[in-house]
Amino acid sequence: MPELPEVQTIVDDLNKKIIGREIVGVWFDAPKLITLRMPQGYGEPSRTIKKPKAKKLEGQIKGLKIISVSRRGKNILIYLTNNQPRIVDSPAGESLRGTQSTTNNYLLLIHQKMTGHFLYGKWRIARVVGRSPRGSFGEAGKSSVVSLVKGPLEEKVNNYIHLIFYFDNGQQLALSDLRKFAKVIFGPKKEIENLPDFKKIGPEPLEKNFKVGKFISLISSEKRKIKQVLMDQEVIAGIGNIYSDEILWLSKIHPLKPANQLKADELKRLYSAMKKILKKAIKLRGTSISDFRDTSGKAGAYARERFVYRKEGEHCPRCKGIIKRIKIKNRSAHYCPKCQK
DNA sequence: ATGACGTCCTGCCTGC
DNA sequence: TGCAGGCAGGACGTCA
Repeated sequence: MPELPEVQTIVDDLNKKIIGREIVGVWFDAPKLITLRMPQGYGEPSRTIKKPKAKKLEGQIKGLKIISVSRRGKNILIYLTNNQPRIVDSPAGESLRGTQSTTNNYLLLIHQKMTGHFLYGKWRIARVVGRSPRGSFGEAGKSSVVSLVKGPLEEKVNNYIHLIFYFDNGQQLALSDLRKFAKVIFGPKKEIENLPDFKKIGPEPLEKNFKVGKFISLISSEKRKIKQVLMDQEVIAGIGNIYSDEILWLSKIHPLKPANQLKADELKRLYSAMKKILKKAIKLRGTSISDFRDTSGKAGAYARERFVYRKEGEHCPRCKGIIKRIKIKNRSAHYCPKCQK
């Protein structure tokens, strides 16, 4: 499941691959994943369209150019524009280079949830009629099987591609998502940035100005279990199940400990462990326990260096205790009962 | 404010 | 062998 380091890996890849590209087409077979925010116009208020038709999305996004890709928590942000620098005649008759004053900036926000990931390459859409192994097709008993034409991907066929953006260079950006949990929202930049769910995301743990004092004030006011607090996106952005386990192990803190009972030295340890683990995981291009892949389809390397996550019954790499798995809010937590107090 | 649980989805694992 | 049932998991919604 992509957390901050995995999302950062994707974002870094995309910045190398898709900046300046123009979108020339869109395909998708899972409208449920997509929300379209239509801009205001001619006295009409902006409106939200859930499960849009492909043509509707394409009508809004076709012709836009990608200007930047960034990340907010676990969300991927792809900024687009249709602003073309153009020659404007000034009253004095001389030519000035400038852009139109109207807002033409758009934002494509993607949350990959658990099994979503972007792949850059080329695919062809093969429509087949029939039954899936579980007999469940989204629409009218038909399914779209997307198979790879060529590219650096390890998979020959990817049955889980549900959204493709076509670029002006013939390449494509595809969203593969086994469980169809991913969420994609497209609309005018300002409106997307002002969505309540987006605005309430907590501070970025790796921002330079996110100092230990700020971290302590956020954490120590919470009486929930520390594991839950670390995973709460409104408290701190980007930490999920894998890295909260890893961070707690490194700081020798028990996942069930109420956050407001942590002592000053524990909070400091937690803060530096958080930075250390996240930075290390980014360096290793994320964790591929289940099916995370970078945009070339390659697995991340953090998994083989991990300390406790999904290591129930194995020896603790620090004290040789036996790693235990417990449930917190229906999520599994892994920790060493011997050295995490 | 907090917790407990349901929802989405499907490959994989277990048990009969 | 084959099938049914349960599980995992992020974020959100609902209800207590």
